[in-house]
Amino acid sequence: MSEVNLPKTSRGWETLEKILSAAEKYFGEKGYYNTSITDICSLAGIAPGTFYIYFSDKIGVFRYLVRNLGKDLRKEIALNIKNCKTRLEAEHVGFKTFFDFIAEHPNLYKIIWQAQMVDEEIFKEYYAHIGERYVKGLAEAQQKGEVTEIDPEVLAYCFMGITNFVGLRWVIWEKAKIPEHVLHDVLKFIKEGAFAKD
Amino acid sequence: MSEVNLPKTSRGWETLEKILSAAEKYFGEKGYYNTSITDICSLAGIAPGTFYIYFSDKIGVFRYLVRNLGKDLRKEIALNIKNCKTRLEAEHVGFKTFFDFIAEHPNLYKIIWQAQMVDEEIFKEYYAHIGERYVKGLAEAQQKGEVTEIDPEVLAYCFMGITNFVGLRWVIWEKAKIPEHVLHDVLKFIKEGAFAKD
Amino acid sequence: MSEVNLPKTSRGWETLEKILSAAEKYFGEKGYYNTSITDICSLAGIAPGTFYIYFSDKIGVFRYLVRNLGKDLRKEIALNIKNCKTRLEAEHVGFKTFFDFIAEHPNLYKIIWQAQMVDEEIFKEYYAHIGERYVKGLAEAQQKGEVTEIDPEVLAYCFMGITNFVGLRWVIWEKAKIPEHVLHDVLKFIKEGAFAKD
Amino acid sequence: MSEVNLPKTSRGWETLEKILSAAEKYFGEKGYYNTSITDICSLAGIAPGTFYIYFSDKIGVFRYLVRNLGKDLRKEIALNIKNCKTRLEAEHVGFKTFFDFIAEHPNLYKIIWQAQMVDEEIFKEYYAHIGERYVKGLAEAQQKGEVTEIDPEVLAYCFMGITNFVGLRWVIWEKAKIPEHVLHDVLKFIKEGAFAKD
DNA sequence: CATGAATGAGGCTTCATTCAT
DNA sequence: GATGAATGAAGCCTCATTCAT
Repeated sequence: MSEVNLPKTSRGWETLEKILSAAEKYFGEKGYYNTSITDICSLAGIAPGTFYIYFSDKIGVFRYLVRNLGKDLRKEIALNIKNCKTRLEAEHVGFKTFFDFIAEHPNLYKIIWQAQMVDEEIFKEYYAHIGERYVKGLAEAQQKGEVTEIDPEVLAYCFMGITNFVGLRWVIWEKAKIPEHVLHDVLKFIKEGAFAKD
Repeated sequence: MSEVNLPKTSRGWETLEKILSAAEKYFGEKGYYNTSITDICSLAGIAPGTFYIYFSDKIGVFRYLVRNLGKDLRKEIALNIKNCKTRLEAEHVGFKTFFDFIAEHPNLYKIIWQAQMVDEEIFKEYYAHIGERYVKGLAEAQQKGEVTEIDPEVLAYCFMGITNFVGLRWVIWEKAKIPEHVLHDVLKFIKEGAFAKD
Repeated sequence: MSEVNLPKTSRGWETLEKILSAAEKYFGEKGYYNTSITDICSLAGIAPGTFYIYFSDKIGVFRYLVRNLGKDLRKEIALNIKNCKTRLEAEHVGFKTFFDFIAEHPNLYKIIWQAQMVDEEIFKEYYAHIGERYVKGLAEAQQKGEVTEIDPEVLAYCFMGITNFVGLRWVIWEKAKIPEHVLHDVLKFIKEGAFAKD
Repeated sequence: MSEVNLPKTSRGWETLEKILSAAEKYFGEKGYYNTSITDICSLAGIAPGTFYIYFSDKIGVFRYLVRNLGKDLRKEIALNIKNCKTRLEAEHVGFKTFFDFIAEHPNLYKIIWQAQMVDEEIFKEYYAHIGERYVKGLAEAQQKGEVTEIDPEVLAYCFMGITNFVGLRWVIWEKAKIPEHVLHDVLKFIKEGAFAKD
């Protein structure tokens, strides 16, 4: 069922932790297919056999990483958004949280990106989860009249596309935190659109 | 210099064509790393050695595909946009062209996506080319007062993000042409934004 | 650093030993380039992958063999020479040791010979090591007045050339131990030269 | 019978010449096994198919080169030696001719060296031819009392060993003409030996 | 829990050689 | 004579996975 075999001793937990951080690093930096179990084990300081105590598969670690990354990110966003008064404010905070998150975990960002080719199922699952919440939040805001008449799912995918590509361009490629003016312009855009009223 | 060794006979051209379409199909469907040269050669109906007459590398075909796909797509968009009166109309046509293109060549869409992990250089090159044109077009429109005061590069990456994610959701995943209402909503969004004026 | 990955278990040591003797046999008999890893592994009774646990390269075994052969031979000669009273006696013993060594390990002789084309670096290293010792020994003998006024390095290469070619002709080609009269004539030659005094 | 298919037109002779010099260069510089027919053809400026008009085999060129090199070298030595008064003078001239020859054709020197592993037959043939002449010359000199009582064949292989190793050390490795003092010391050695009379 | 040697299928690539033009 | 595309066997090497200790 689960892709991970949870340890029963504290020593085991340490080992698992080492595997995960080695995998995260290499999958992100070199890519899933250019990373061997041996690579991961070397960095984790364990023997190849040990790996299979925790995961039955190479893809097991990958899935585990994607699932947990999804959870962590969603949790963090939900937490930060909680006290926002308006939906626009929520988007502001949500976008910022996302950009900060990938600035701190660029490898996780790249792992998600790879998921489409490594394991399409988990990739869809990831975006389905994110999308679902997003849609719900936007639909509510729409009912309050905060958001205009646009299919919330379309909007959700627009927002995800924007954050992903802007994050790619200014956070991942520049290896930096999101510049203030970029965040500002993005928010201006989603608020007012890009075209002058005549 | 170039990654392809151009043939000198018509038989050679046919062979090259067969390699390219086999590679496009498998790279898109199974992914670069799950496609072997043997797979490509079998489908192309050639011997393994023949492949290396045209490309020096497995990655050679991949690059060739990305570069040419980029060219084709840019050409098609440029052509269709040419006669647009306003920038908004141009975006409409551009978005539609993009969605139609990936509906017709879903494999090429997936090839680009993979490029980030297969060959980061070519991936950046691809988006740099697209982005450059985009920025230029938007900047001009801005000077005419058609587009509001937003850094054109930010806007360009927003638009690319939107088309990519919306395309992923409704074209690639649904294996369909873009639904009319989705395109409509996307355009409404980029025109007016998503938030109600107070 | 080292070209071999030393095993940590006794089973590992056995495997390494099997690889080495298979490689020595085939490299000598068929030549480096006519020997495949598969050949070596078959003879050693291991799977192809196992080879790469110990050596990272096909050339790795080759280098290892050359280096160790060099060491063994030098050690043996040094040992046998130790108690010689005169330099001439030392040469006698040294020549004999060399001829006996290659009679017993004809494959190693051929391995060295190949090194010039397989890996020039290691080939030079081999002769540099041998030559260095040789020169030192000859220079000392010269100071004692045992050896005439000839650049010791020239002499060293003359001696190495003689042993190699005579060894080739009467040991390797004849697949035999060096005939007594040949050894005798060689020694007479290096002692007195070949030309009559007038 | 013969390994070469001699051309009938002058254009053909030019092509053959181009093949030979390309092969000589690469076989010498990169080694027989690291040189492909394609390499040779590229350098010769011909198509792969053309190669097989002249030689039926890759090894064909190699043999041709060794045989002709042998002939040329023997001819040159014989010519230069002809007018020598004494055998010692003949050796002097012969050694010098050999060193000059390999200084000018280092690739040919390396080709011979390789022959032992590439084609043992031709290698033996080469040294048999050289040796035979050498033995004859030395035997005659012995009968005249110029050369001391040593098996001429042993002496011949000693001389060949000396020239080969000294040539390797000071001509091939140093990429230079033989230094005067080296030649001088070598001759002194073969004349008087290396050990002091008591 | 952990180890690390062993496996062997399979991937990428080379290259001597052929043959239709 | 010359061309150059095509062949396909074979070589080197990788790597996920197993298992005896």
